[in-house]
Amino acid sequence: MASQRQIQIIDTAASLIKKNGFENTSMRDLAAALEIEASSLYNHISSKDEILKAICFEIASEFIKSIYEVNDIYFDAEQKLRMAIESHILLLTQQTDKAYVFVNEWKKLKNGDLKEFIALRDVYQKGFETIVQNGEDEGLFNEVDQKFAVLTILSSLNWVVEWYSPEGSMSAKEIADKLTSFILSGLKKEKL
Amino acid sequence: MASQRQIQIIDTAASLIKKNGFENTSMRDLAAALEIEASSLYNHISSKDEILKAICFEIASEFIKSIYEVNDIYFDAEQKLRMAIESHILLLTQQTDKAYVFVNEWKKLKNGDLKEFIALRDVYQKGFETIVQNGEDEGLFNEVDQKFAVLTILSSLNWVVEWYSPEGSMSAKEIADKLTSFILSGLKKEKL
DNA sequence: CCTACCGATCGGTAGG
DNA sequence: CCTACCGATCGGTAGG
Repeated sequence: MASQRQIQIIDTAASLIKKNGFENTSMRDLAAALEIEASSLYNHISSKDEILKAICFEIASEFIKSIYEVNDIYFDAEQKLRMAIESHILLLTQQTDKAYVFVNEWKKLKNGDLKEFIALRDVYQKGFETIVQNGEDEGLFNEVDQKFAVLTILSSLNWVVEWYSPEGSMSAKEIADKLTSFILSGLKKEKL
Repeated sequence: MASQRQIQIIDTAASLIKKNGFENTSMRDLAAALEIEASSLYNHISSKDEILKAICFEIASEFIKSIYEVNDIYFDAEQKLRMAIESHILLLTQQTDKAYVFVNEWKKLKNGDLKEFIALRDVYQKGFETIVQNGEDEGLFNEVDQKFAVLTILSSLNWVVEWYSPEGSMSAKEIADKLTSFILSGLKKEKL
């Protein structure tokens, strides 16, 4: 279980890592932000790598929870896709620091952690692939390379972490709506 | 002008940086790959930052060249978009190492280099925005937030550097075609 | 949570 | 292109 202090350390680390990257955030930087000495951090966390792991896996598990919910609750593929995108964007925009780290720094996870992370990511992607498959089965979506389609979709969703700000002009819901309509219909006007 | 040795250093660095990231590629690693001592590198390049700069700016200038060509040669917005995407993917897939570094490590450019890079990137994005604008003017594309649309498009294109391999089953042209049709028409079947 | 400290590694320079 | 080396910084530990 995570103590209050652990949570505070992880949160502060996420903010610093977003700003400067994982390697360019030293334990001394993190300690300074918390107004303690670097060595004191080790009473709460065992290593720098542990921090990255905590951030990436927290976000990963929230993503997985949300895709399961969507696939459980809704029946229609278009609605499922709409809700999956909305949940995804909501998570990215509510956890701006951690989600940024999740998207951009997961490659720096070490050995076993990295493998475990990739496995979780694959589970999430499979959740999206199911939706695309449903859409095809329903005759609603074009037949496409599902894996290719899902990864293209997710890359455009994840790009949101690069620019989203709570002070910006678009709400999470608006962003999700725009992305959904783009993903469903593309740029082209429907032929009349 | 770049000497043969400089080119070799940059190429080798791009390959190592793709594999391990910029911070995790030391000048000693690079020197070892070239079978010389780290200090010898400094006879050819002035600093580690200089290497990253060379890679990012080489790719940036090729992108800009290609978007200008596309906007010059073609007239129809759909064709322009198709060719812009094809050129983009061709570049990513022909320069796999440097393009990967361009996409993933540009944030580690320092001060002035970073600003200059962002300016170049903005020029490129404007080139794509022009195409989307053309498409709207021609009544071919939906009216959209152009900047938002272009960044969404580019994020899905750039994701290709994460997985493309020359030994893979898809050619650059096939990848470009799939992405183009997705970007133009989305997942949904056209209404009859 | 701190003081004091370690070994390792880094980018880079001097001088040849 | 190499030998020899520098100062800085890193993640982390010992011991209290």
